[in-house]
Amino acid sequence: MSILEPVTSCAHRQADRCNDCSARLTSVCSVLTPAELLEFEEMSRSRPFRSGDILVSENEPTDYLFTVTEGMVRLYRTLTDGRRQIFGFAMPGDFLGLSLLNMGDFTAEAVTAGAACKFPRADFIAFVDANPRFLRRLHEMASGELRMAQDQMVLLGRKSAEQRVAAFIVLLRRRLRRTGDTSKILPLPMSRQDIADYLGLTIETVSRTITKLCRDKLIAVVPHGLDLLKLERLEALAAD
Amino acid sequence: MSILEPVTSCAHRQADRCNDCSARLTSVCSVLTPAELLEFEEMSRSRPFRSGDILVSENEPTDYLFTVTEGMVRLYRTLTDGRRQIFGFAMPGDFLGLSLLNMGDFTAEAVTAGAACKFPRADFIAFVDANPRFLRRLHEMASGELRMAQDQMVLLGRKSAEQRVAAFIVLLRRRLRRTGDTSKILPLPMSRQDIADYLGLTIETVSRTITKLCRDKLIAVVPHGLDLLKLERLEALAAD
DNA sequence: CGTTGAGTTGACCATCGTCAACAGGAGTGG
DNA sequence: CCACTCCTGTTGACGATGGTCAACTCAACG
Repeated sequence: MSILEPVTSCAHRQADRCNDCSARLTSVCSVLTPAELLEFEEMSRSRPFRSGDILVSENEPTDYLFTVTEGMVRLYRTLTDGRRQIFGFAMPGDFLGLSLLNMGDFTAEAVTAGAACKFPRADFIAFVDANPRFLRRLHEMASGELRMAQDQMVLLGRKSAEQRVAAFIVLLRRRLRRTGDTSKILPLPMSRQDIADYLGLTIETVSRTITKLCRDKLIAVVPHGLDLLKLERLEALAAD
Repeated sequence: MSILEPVTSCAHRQADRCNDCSARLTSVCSVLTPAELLEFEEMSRSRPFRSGDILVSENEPTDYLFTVTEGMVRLYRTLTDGRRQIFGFAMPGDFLGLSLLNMGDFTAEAVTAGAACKFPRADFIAFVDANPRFLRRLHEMASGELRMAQDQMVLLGRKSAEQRVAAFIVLLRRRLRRTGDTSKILPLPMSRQDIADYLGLTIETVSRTITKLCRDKLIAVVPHGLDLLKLERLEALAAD
């Protein structure tokens, strides 16, 4: 349950300055002027995390907000009997705490090692209130989330297992492209259980469906990833 | 597909002034001062609608935003083969167009007769940019929508038919309470098909599930509504 | 009083979930 | 370096939940 404690021996150099931040251009910070960025820097603190670390826990309101700058984080809620629904996977540039209030609606747990930029909520809200353009940006990001949530509702409510898995692959690919991944192989850092809990399926159904897509030569399974052999057909499957 | 054309013989008197608007206190307008409200009034126009009217159509971007002031509106997206997923039912005080941009992501279609307050988008955005407090309110409403969307993802991804129907009943009741309905009977203005498309089920499953809840004496079906006999047990079912 | 469309019910079936066995890779300790 | 364990993922057999198709009821409306 380590809450973003600094790792003593950190392999890679973390960005102390917002200017060096690899997520700056896709994150909420993208609209800030250099002067504003300096002010912004004052209240933020970059923290590495390891796989499994909990950034935010459901039912435990926290007074920090986060921007993921590296790695991947799963966002989910758990039912009393242990069933879990993952809302999405946060990646570099994604913001945790769009609602500003009510942190603790969901759990944010690291899928991979990575880093997040951490803000005290009070400071962040003060900054928002002083910078309406920044609030507009925050609102745009929330609108984007809302749109993605609607896509996910269509998927969960009306799509077959095969359509869900295809949609997942296509979406993940598109998101990784945005953050600079251009490789032919799609990495799959999350477990089958994660994929199942994201798609409203079971681990077995996900596995069988991936096997079927392999048999049909749409994809090939490689270690920790997928080779997308027929992306067009995957996209057609995912579309609806 | 009449887009909110005024009905010539309108049974009820519609509010021309924001002050008379029954939805004012729950809507986005609730944070406006009397002076701001006057300015706001300038750009808005209340329009009645009849059951079946389309306010916004998917894939047809519109330059108007709406606040529902009376009646009920279903929000949905349709897949190419006709399958439909309803995201929610908009009721008095609810705002259509939170994203400010991208109107046309979904269809908004009247379930009942009612009225909506209509804004030209450009004017609305100008007002937003001039009133940061108003933008904060808009953002709060978007956050609320996001939270509800997450609840709905949990429902669609992880709940049984019986839990879904119970959750629907409990949620509808809570929402109607907020808008002033205090009757013992829960009105159900939408069709079984609407409920099915909201819950990711079929019309037959909804019907059978309601029948089962009746057999178990949790509810009783009355014309155009439900009598909630054991609300506590419904809430327990809905919870998770 | 007939027509229409919504809702209910039944019979049957498909998809996906459950339970269980098994395979293979990573890490551990001898 | 190899055996052992553990964990994740795959596969198979079976079953349950919910979908499909069809018949029927009933209220609304002309």
